Amino acid sequence: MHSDGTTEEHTEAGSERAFNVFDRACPSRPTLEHVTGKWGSLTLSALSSGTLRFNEVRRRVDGISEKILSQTLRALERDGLVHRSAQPGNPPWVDYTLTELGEAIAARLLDLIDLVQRQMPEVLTARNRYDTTQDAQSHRP
Amino acid sequence: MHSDGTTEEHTEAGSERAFNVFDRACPSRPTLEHVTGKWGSLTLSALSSGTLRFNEVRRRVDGISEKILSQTLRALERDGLVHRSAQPGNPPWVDYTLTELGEAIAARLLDLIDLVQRQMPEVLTARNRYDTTQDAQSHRP
DNA sequence: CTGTATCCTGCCGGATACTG
DNA sequence: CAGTATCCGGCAGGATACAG
Repeated sequence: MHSDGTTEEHTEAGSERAFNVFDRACPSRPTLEHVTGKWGSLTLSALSSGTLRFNEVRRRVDGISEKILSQTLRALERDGLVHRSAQPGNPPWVDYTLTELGEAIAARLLDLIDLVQRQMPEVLTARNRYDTTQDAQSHRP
Repeated sequence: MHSDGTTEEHTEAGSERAFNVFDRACPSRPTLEHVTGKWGSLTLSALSSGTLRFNEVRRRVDGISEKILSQTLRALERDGLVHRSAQPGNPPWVDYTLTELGEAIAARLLDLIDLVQRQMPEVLTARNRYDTTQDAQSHRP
């Protein structure tokens, strides 16, 4: 048991091995979190319909605050999923568009979201079943 | 200005309309968050390879704590995505398996994760470009 | 309109210890 | 092995005000 394979450290030196998100040190983890995060997923999905301005996104993603939307868009732009183009002037006008990579990811996201939405009745049923079952077992004091 | 169309409230009365996750009050939001969340997505993906025991999941999803794994599994079980079967005895033996719905969702998730991992080089390049650009513009005081 | 800055709170989630 | 219980620090993120 001198080697359990959990600590491979040759992460530099031209290693083109596949990124493994299951490794806690993998750089793909942050990106996956931006993509799948509470707001990132909805923001990307909203933009999949085409170019939108800041407040248009804000209106589509119900409940997001200015601050969080700003953060989210910046993270996505930094990861190369969203393109931001600002033409200076008055009033300010800033467009957000998905990059090609962003579109590919958003497509998967939409697929996932669509599935979840369609199966919500089943989910709600499962929840009720779970709750009643658990309530029956744990008689609360 | 008496009506801007943002508040439609006919959400009861036999409405079988699609759940809309963009609405902040939609019950699909929590479920989507369980699915796409930091740990939920990895847990579902880990289970897509087949039945696993608690600590087997734990080992696969590098970095997750017992507490969080427990929470995550319970949330997914409640939503009907994971099935938990415990045969009593000593030592305890508990199996976690994806339900059919869980498998469908995990498949989408794996697809998404695979894409993200494959495009990580592009993401890292974009990040470098973004960082250098921003650093050049914001001379910090 | 498009954001940044600031304050503040809740809860996420890590560490640890313990039970069956 | 499979969890639950408890403590607690950090930060996500909401509200608000303000700047360009």
